[in-house]
Amino acid sequence: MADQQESVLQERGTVRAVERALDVLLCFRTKDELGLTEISKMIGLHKSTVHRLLATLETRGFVRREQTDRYRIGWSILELTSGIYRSGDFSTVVFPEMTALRDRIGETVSLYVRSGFERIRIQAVEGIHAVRRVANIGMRFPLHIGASGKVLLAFCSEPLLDRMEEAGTFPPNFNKAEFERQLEDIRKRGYAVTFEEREAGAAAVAAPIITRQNQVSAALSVSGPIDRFSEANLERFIVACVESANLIGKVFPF
Amino acid sequence: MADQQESVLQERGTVRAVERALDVLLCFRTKDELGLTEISKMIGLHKSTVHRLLATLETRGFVRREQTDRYRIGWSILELTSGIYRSGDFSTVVFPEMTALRDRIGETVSLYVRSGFERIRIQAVEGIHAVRRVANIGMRFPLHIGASGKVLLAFCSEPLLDRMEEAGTFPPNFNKAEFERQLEDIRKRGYAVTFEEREAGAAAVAAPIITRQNQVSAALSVSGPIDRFSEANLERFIVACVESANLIGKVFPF
DNA sequence: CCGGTTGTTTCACAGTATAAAACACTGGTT
DNA sequence: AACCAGTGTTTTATACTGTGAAACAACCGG
Repeated sequence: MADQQESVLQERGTVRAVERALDVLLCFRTKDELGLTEISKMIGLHKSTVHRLLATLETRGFVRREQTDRYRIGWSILELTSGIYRSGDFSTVVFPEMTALRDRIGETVSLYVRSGFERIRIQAVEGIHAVRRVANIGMRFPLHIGASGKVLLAFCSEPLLDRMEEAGTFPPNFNKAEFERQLEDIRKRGYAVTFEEREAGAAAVAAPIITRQNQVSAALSVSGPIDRFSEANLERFIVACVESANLIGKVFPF
Repeated sequence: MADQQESVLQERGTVRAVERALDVLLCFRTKDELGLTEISKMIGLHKSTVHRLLATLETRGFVRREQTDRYRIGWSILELTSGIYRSGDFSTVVFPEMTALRDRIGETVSLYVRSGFERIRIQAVEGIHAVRRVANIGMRFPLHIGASGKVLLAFCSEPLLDRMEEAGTFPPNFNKAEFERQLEDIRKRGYAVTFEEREAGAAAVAAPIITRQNQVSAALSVSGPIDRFSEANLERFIVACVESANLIGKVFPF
């Protein structure tokens, strides 16, 4: 036994059928309505397999369909999200403080956490000038682009930068030495400022959220159109952002 | 083949390992931090199985853990929720209209959909007097209690009431004939009003959201402390709620 | 009426998830 | 200190169960 081929163990102690089902679910972050064959092409599985997985996901409410032939994310997902925010002081402290910061400076306030080589916006309060009302909560962004990404990277305890390089996360023209200098600067100052990095015409200030265990598990950012980030405003934004980040860090549940 | 025992086919064409993994996930709607054995007791599976499922969920970011030994819902869930709201006119029409309604009347506005024998609050805008800032989005409630539940039940195309009775959803003292009279009344009026049904001291008004396909797929409700639901206010609430529900129905994506 | 789509069902086979048991580690109790 | 009752983790043989090819059904536009 334990043949020469080792019988294709995937990684280690993980259930393949479940992985595939989760991959099916993750397809819905790109589009919110998908067909069976569409999904099977996306993840390279045979239709019948995907069909069975979808049927299973449907029994637990993770997937639903109004009209036959079109699948959508189900309501069970919502039930689970509510759990994220319910936890600890999130609703009593974190969200109110973010709102207060927004009211003080008028710009959009966002909260990011790191997940692998990316960051995820887990909460946001739109600026008073914003047109859109619902923030893109849950959206992923690169870790090496944008103020809050750099903060998360700068204050990360592990040598993440090296691992990202190995994994080929960076573009060919990426200057690692220069980037490390930037991170060192951010560590020294205690915050990051970026202009038009992630998005043209936009600027951002970000500060680390330092938990009671002295770990940086999140970043708080203030972002908006570059023309409102004048030198005078910038100073105000930095002070306010760092202050709020410190306050949130005292109760941050993660 | 096809032994007398039929080899315990679960239901039909569904993957057991995946069902179990999803059940593990659903455990997190009760508590937001769980231990391994805690989960294994909740769903009656052996520790090693749950451990493997959790490991699998972790690879895809559906579960995470800060400190060893404590599991939490992962960030992938957030990515999927954002998809729900991104869809169609949700962010451009539904949410703004709910906010406008709240601004007009000051009370909490909620949006519910039916899922099985329950209803789920899929969006909410807190009333101006509310203390809590983050609504319990994703929370489930009974279908036969509360104004929006009754609306969903009254305008449901299938004979849901009978099926719920068969399934034993109702308490022993439930008066079905009387309940059907109430539903008939709601159908006739086009809205529902309840006092202290789901919660003591609270009242609610709810109206059906009728889609372009002439189906009731959701209910819009206005709720608040019973003392603000005086006769004069009630009339205003009803008119405003029905009006907003009609408007939302014109674009409702589900 | 056909070829190109869908989504659904079936079925034999082998691969794979399973649970029991042994293991390692922690924190509290005697 | 030794103990015990909890954790989470790893390993293993066995048989259950997920797999994908192929056949099926239903739809659409040409």
